[in-house]
Amino acid sequence: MNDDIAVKVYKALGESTRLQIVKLLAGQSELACSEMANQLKVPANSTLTHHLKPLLDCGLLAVRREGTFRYYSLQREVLAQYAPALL
Amino acid sequence: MNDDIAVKVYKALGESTRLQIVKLLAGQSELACSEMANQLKVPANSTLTHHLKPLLDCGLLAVRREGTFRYYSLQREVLAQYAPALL
DNA sequence: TCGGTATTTCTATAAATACTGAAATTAATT
DNA sequence: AATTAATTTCAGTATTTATAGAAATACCGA
Repeated sequence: MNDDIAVKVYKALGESTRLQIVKLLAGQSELACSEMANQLKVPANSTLTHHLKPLLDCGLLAVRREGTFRYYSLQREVLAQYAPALL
Repeated sequence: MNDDIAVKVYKALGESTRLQIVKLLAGQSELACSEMANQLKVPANSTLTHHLKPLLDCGLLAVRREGTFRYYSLQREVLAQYAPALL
């Protein structure tokens, strides 16, 4: 277990908007930024992008581009390792 | 799963000194503040007390008094629920 | 009760994180 | 090339969190 990564993962999960993002993605295969914004009732703006960054940086999310969209998906193995209760 | 508690737990784990405290306590039954300070090489006790607070507040630690000492112990069931990898 | 030890609270400062409007980027469409 | 849409980056402010010295509190033994 790499402590630096663990700290990053738990820091990423320790904020309510980001925890909601993870739980939302646990129930679907992938979501674009605007779709997340709808479901989370967060204005579809830079705040969401800011929250996605730590989730991406710690390996909890992956992103795929398709046209102007970016689809985010959960890296379930990573979540399973650090916080299986969220799956 | 209560999201507010989960956020508190993960926030508490998402800082390196606090993660070290948890891992230290995972290997022992209980430790006093001064013993932790030695093992973690944290200079000021007040910093340690400050870090113990979120760990206590989210239910990850319990404390027992004995004379001038306070012995902290891990609440393993709570950790098992949210972050079993740390046990 | 006095002195010593363990720990916490107070206080201040520094550093990190969160939020958001506006501008910039990127790609599809016409 | 111009238009439109999705998303990110920039820039500034606000809020939260971390650190640590000094003072305060709590307890024990003499």
